[in-house]
Amino acid sequence: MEAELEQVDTIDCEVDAVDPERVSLVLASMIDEATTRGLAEIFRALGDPTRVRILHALAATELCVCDLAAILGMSQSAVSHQLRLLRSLRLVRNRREGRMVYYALDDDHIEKLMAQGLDHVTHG
Amino acid sequence: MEAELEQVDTIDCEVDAVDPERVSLVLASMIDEATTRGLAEIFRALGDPTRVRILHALAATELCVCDLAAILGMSQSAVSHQLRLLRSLRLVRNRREGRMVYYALDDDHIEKLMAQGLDHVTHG
DNA sequence: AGGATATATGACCAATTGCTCATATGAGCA
DNA sequence: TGCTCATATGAGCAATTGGTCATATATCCT
Repeated sequence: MEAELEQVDTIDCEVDAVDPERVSLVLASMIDEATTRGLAEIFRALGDPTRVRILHALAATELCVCDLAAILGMSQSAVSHQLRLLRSLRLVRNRREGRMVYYALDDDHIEKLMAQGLDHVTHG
Repeated sequence: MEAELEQVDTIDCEVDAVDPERVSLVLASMIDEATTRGLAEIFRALGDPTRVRILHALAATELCVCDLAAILGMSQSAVSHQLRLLRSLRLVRNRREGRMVYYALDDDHIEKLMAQGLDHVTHG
């Protein structure tokens, strides 16, 4: 048997890894779980057509829920639910003015993210 | 009745909109449906912890499915399923070498998107 | 060819999602 | 106070998702 001569990159995959050195190197560079979840959370918020449209609309100007619903052609309730999600992630902020509540992007970071994503979609 | 004196911004919300001018302005700037869906699709792909970790790992180096599974501590099947999704969106590319298939980021755009998202999570 | 191994994929299932519908909250006004 | 309107929210439901398990495919080796 010449099994002992086997190289690092031919080790059984199901037990160890093909390239343990590379694996441990990558493992060391991995981000922690909380950051991973936070990152996924933000992207998931952007990962729905309705919310993309909401954020894109708010990138143009501040809007009340009612106008947002009109723009999207959706029910006020549906829009409100989505706004709650976006609010909980601090992607949008709201300000009350009488009976109306105006929403706006909380941060121009999101606008940049959207622009970058758009760049990937169109020019990619 | 003095209903005819009502201003543009006090029009009934349920029928028209509060500020029709603003609404039509925003409507004009809205992106088309295909682009919206494409954008949401990309972000949704980034909107899952497992896929975030996969992409982050691949940002460090090219990896075979087996090593990726070892790094993530997940089954080969689960990883393969996710890789298929990422492949279908052209976020990763693969190259076969013997029995193994190596995956890498298809584009450095994604890395930039991730970095920008990370920025928002940590410094936001 | 036949066995072993790396990856891909289909079927299935529990959990999550995005909406609708009904209703609650909160502000303006008679 | 009582009515109306803008928004928020809970319950419920169909559709989607992310995993497991079993199995198919592809490559290497003898």
